[in-house]
Amino acid sequence: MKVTINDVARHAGVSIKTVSRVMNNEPSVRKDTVDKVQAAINELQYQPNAAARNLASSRSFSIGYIYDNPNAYYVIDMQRGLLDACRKHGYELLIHPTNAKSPDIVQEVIDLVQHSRLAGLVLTPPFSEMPHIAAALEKIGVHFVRIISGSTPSPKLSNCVLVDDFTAAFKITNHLLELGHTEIAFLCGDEEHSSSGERLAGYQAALAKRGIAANPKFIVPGSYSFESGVKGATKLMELAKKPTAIFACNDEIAAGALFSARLMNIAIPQQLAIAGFENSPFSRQTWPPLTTAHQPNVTIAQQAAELLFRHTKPNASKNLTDKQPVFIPELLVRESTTSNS
Amino acid sequence: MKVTINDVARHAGVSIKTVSRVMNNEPSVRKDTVDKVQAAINELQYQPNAAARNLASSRSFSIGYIYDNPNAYYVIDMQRGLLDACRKHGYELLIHPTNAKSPDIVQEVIDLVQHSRLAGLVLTPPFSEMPHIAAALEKIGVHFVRIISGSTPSPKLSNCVLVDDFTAAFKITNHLLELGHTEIAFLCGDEEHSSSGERLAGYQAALAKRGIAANPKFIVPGSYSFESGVKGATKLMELAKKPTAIFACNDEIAAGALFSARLMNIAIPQQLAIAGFENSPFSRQTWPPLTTAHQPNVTIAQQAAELLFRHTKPNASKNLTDKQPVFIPELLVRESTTSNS
DNA sequence: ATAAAAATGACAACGCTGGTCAATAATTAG
DNA sequence: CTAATTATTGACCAGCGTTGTCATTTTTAT
Repeated sequence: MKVTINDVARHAGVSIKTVSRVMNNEPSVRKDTVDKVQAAINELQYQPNAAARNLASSRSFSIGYIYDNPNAYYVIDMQRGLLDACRKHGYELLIHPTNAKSPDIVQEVIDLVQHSRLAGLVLTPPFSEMPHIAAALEKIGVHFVRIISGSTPSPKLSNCVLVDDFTAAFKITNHLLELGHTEIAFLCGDEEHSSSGERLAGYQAALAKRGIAANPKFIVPGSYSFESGVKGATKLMELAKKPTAIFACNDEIAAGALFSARLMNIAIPQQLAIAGFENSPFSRQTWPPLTTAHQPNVTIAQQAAELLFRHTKPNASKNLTDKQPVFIPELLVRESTTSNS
Repeated sequence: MKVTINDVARHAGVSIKTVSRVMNNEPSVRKDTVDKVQAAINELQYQPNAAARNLASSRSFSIGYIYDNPNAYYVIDMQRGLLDACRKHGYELLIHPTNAKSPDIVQEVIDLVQHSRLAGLVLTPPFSEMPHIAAALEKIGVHFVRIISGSTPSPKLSNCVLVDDFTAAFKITNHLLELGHTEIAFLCGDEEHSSSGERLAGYQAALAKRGIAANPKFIVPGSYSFESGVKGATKLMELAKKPTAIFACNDEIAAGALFSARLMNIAIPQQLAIAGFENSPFSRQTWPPLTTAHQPNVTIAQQAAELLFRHTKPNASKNLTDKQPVFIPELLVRESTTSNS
């Protein structure tokens, strides 16, 4: 029933130690012995006892994902990507939703790492953008990877996966400009998330490039929620000088804006074009479907985990491209900005 | 830095073994020694090493949650509830999204249990309704808890948390009836989920009680998705004899129906009342907000985990009420059925 | 005071890894 | 082709931090 390393050794005709060497892909094991052992492992369906490994090596085979994000779609996608990578590398994923604003959040994270003896941690906004968290993690010597907004890799950000919100927002704004819009409004997300700032900057840059002065009234503060989109759009459409297009910081906000527009009997996209960001299911559940930027969350999460494993796994082949991944969300044009007739 | 059971023992002036006994709340430890040990544990902030415990006792301190559900909100809520209970009892949660229709799903589940050495498993639909999964789990002797649709506890369902969809659906339908509607349509969810059938039955029972013959055209098959709601409502409103109310099998479907109605310029709730089910964020992000039945997913998940722990923990106090929890989602009246003016 | 019961402790596992060193095999140099 | 060198493997031991078993001590009841 229970297959131990002993059984594998006997079956492969090698010593326990050699099996162990193979399991930990240590150097100086001949290729054919590796194969022989692998064959035995497969044949016996050997599953190393994680507890014993953990105990003996004081290495752990689980990573944690800490988050505080009301966007269920985002979280689910992240989990999927992380799990994919974990399964591939034989790691386990421990999820830890929590409140980022809790006063003793740093201690909480440290406790988590120590209690569950995590090999590493994946952080998404807002945690990935909290310097004291990063500092604390470095202090206790845990590997971690952050998923953050940014476009230019740098040594300082060596443990980051970058999502180039700036460029993607630039592209979306440009798309609206190319459709002839000049009165383009921007619905912000939460200030605490740098993604909102980056997307705003991209929007402003695109306008600036065309020599269009940004109308300050067109930049509406808000948060990453449907309600915020409803409110923001309503406010915009009550202006004397209304925008002809709205770029919302994410799909949820855009969906809110869309809804608000329908209530006011504003034709989309004829009277008002609306674009979102993220390509979440929201963007497909509206009518018309939302133009958006596809943010490949599952892939981003996979890469983040891969990056983490590169550090946690001692003998992994380091000859992989060790450069930081940068994701640029792709423009996805749908009917909320262009009528397809 | 690292506090072991040894430190606690020394600090409390007892043997390692006694500390171990306290940790596992074994009987036959004198009360004052327990206190002494507890004090030492608290003082030193001792965290038992899960790996060592696991290895020595071949008991595990993690449970798994297996699911295949496109409803991100539902999954997130479930995770939250399970995690709450896990934290309380010192367990860890391993999530395992997968494809329920995969041909070797049973083997996959067994592998998961054996590889991760799970103490138990929580299943939600559709897994909780697959007899061969339950059979396989029983065969390998893993504890598991199922969350299923049902109203009457029975010994056969001893490891189940029941959600009384029937009664809740009855209440919703009744609410519509009390508003004077007699032409009430029903938008089904996926056939594979028994919840859809139960809700349909509740709907039919409520109609029958009033002596209203159900119009077969008013029962529209579908799936738990926004699109299904759009299609279903459209189909209904194209009938010669239109319904005056729609009861959708969940909020997502209802949101679709609502959207479809808006497109057709049908006033909600004046011309058409719409009710959903679940009280997911969907039900609050529509306008008007949806009348629905509040399904307390977080609590349901907590209870499920508690039920599981009652079986996995050997020395837990069994004098807790061991009866099966039954949840009856509560009617939540909002503006999609009654104009608040 | 003595038997029985309750509480505690000593010590060997649990399955694996890390280290050290010896034994063997493969490779290279001469 | 042989000796010297190097690469690979194995044997063995000592943990890792707990729990299980069983012997021992303490307490309680008679």
